[in-house]
Amino acid sequence: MTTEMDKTITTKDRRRGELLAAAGEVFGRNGYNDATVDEIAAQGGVSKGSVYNYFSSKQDIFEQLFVSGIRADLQNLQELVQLETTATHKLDKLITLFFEHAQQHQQSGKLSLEFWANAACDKPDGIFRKSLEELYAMLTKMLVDVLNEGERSGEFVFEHGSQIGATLILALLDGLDAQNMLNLIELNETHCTALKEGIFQVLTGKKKPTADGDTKQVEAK
Amino acid sequence: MTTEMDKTITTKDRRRGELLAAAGEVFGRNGYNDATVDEIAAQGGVSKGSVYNYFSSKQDIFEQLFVSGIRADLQNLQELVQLETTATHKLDKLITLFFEHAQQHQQSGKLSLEFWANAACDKPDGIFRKSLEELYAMLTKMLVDVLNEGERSGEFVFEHGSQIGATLILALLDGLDAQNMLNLIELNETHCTALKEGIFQVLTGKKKPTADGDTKQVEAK
Amino acid sequence: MTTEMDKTITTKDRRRGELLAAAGEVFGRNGYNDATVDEIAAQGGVSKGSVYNYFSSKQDIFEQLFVSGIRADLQNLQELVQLETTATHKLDKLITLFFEHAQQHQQSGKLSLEFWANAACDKPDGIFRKSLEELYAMLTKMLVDVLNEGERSGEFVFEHGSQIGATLILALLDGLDAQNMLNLIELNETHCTALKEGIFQVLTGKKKPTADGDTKQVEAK
Amino acid sequence: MTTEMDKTITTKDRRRGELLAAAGEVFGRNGYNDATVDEIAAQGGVSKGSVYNYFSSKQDIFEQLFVSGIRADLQNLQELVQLETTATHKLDKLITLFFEHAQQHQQSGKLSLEFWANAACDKPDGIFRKSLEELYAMLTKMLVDVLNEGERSGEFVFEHGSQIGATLILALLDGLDAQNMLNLIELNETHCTALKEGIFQVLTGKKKPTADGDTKQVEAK
DNA sequence: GATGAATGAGAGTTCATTCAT
DNA sequence: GATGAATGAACTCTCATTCAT
Repeated sequence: MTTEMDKTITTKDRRRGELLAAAGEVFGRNGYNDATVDEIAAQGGVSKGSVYNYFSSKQDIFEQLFVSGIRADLQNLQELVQLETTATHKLDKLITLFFEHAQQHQQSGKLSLEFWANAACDKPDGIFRKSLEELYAMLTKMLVDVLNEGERSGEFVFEHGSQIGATLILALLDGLDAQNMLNLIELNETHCTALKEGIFQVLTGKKKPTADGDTKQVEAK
Repeated sequence: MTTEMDKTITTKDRRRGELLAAAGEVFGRNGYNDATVDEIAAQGGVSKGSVYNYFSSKQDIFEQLFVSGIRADLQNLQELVQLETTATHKLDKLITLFFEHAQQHQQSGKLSLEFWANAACDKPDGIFRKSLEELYAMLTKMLVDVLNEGERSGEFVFEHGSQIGATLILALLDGLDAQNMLNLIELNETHCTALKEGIFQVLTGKKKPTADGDTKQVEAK
Repeated sequence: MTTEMDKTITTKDRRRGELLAAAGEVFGRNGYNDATVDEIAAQGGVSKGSVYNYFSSKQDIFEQLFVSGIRADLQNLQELVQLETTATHKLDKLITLFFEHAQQHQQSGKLSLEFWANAACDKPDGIFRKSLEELYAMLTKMLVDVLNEGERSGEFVFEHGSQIGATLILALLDGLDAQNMLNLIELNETHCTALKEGIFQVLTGKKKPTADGDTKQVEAK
Repeated sequence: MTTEMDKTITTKDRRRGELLAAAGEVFGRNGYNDATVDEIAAQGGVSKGSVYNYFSSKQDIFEQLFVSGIRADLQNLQELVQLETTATHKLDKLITLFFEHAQQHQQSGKLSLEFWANAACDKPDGIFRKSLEELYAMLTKMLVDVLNEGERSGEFVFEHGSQIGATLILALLDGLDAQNMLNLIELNETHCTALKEGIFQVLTGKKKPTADGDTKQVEAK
């Protein structure tokens, strides 16, 4: 009986996941309001009525999509960053991953904007608001931790506290993400390089984060 | 007759402005999609039909509310920035104004996110998309001009071109704006100070932008 | 006082006539339902509110337009036909005038179709129904009179009674009028000639109505 | 599954047919513009929303009701006419069928007038206009073919070309149809007889189409 | 008498949700 | 569990009509 139970749950969860993926595409394509349950069902290859066997409402789909997506991404991010050994490398990795994510998900990036817009209008204890705050808190914490670690190890030097630093770095990343999602810019390596150089310059007080001989070139200018 | 004419225009424009204000509240409260024309009319104290004497559609209201607002803000920004004499001061002013604006309009900021989300789903030649591109182009141009001016005058030094620089600065400002709109942070002077220090440090290669000779110019104001 | 009265009435009637003409254009252009009182007012060069000083409703305008238009045309038709001396000439004149009218009013012909459609849906004692019946009765009577006159004078010979004959002739004219209004054909002289030939052939039993003695009269014109 | 499929299709088509019938009543009662989707739904015994499961718009209903109806009628007409062997019999049959159709559909005839009125106001490439032109072109072609066939076989003689002849015959039939629809006349056998006599007299140049040699063919039926 | 802003009833249409099969 | 026809509330938008100026 346990086996059957598991199997059922698994099957149901798989279908549920497929529908979430389908919903992600449709929401990303049309936006929350212009996306219809019909279209999501069609994209998922099931009938409209079936959708309601897995989700209680359209809003429910959106929420689950948001929460699960965020959670998964953050989880992944955190694990990869922790593999790095120094604060510099961790921060470097974090930025790199953020960039890659932004580049790859530019298509579905509209979804994020939808999320933000929803969150902005959400009640203070609404699921969007709370999820966003949770997400933001986690990202900030990661950054703060890395910055603090860097300060302790002497890699970084800053005056206004790690909280402010994390906020600014996050703002920079989010802002680029937004511009990319909106097709206002096309993210490329130069952006990434320039971004990192700027951040590390501020954090280290040196022109180039990669130390040594590089400095001379800069000074020579 | 001229007097009557003027009076009529004034009256109509006043009513129009009142409706725009009402719409601003409703859009801000519910978001574009959940806001109904009924509610806007009620908020404005007129009948639903009356709204259509002043605007051709719901979208028209939103556009006039947003686009014209943005245009006016940008116009104002540009004029104030041009009053400054050096690139350093211009950039400083620009950032300061952006900050003040963000702080003051945090309430109606949700509208901006709506606008972004709408733009993201808009057709390539839709009004939202085009407005956003126009807005972004203007801001970028202002920043690029200032950066180039600073480079020519020797105030600024950068490697990746003014375009990239402008993009990053804009991302930083937008990102902060977004966090502020979403109530994730509360913008304060420290943010502003830290932000400027970071930017100028990268642009000048010096630890403090307000140190040495620069100070005099600022003080001279 | 009488003079003032007359003057007032005249002025009001003139304005009313102008508005009817304007309404005729608008109804003809857009059809009854798509025509708006705004447009009629604009076409007439007055404000929307003013229209209601002359007519009690949109429907009222349409009815007056219909009734007055029909009456005037019929009056005119009847007078011109009566000037002719023989039944043959009268019928010829009637057909000719009908043709000219159709050619000239092809533009506003849509109005007639609107009238017909309205009449078709009208209550049995509705103004459209009654007006149409009156119009049809008058036209039929004119034709019947001419046919009878022709039979008495030996010009025409028919078997099925003048009523049937009038009905068929009227059907022919109306059918051509309709095709012309709908832009399905472009009425020209050939139509007119062929039409008359056919009718007179049937009525006289001869191949050409303009042969023999009749010709002289026609040529004499 | 095929059975289920068939069944489903049948069920859906039946419902669709029922709704078309309901729409026919409502349109016939109120005319296209005054008919509301609400009323059609009510007449069909379904909710308003359901109507849109079968038709994409109010206009779609009207088009399907009318265009498909016309097409079917024409198809039928053409087939029946082709069964006849001589041009005389074909034309006779065509007129007879037209008459019968008009007599039977006098009730729903109002719809035709609506259709015409709509077509008159339609854009040049609108569905009404195009449908009407198609319908008219088909009818004209049928008549032209018959007339040409009659001329080749020596049955008919005319001077102004078969195109003109077809136009006039069509006008005659349409005109009678219209008068019948508008309840201005009551179509009966006498109309039909007189009409045919007139047409054949003109086409053959003889007083009676059923006289002499022609009689045999007709009697041969 | 003229004006045109205000009205409000009502139109067509959409779509999330339900439920009988 | 899957289906998709049925629903009905809600939407945006229109426009004939009114009425204060």
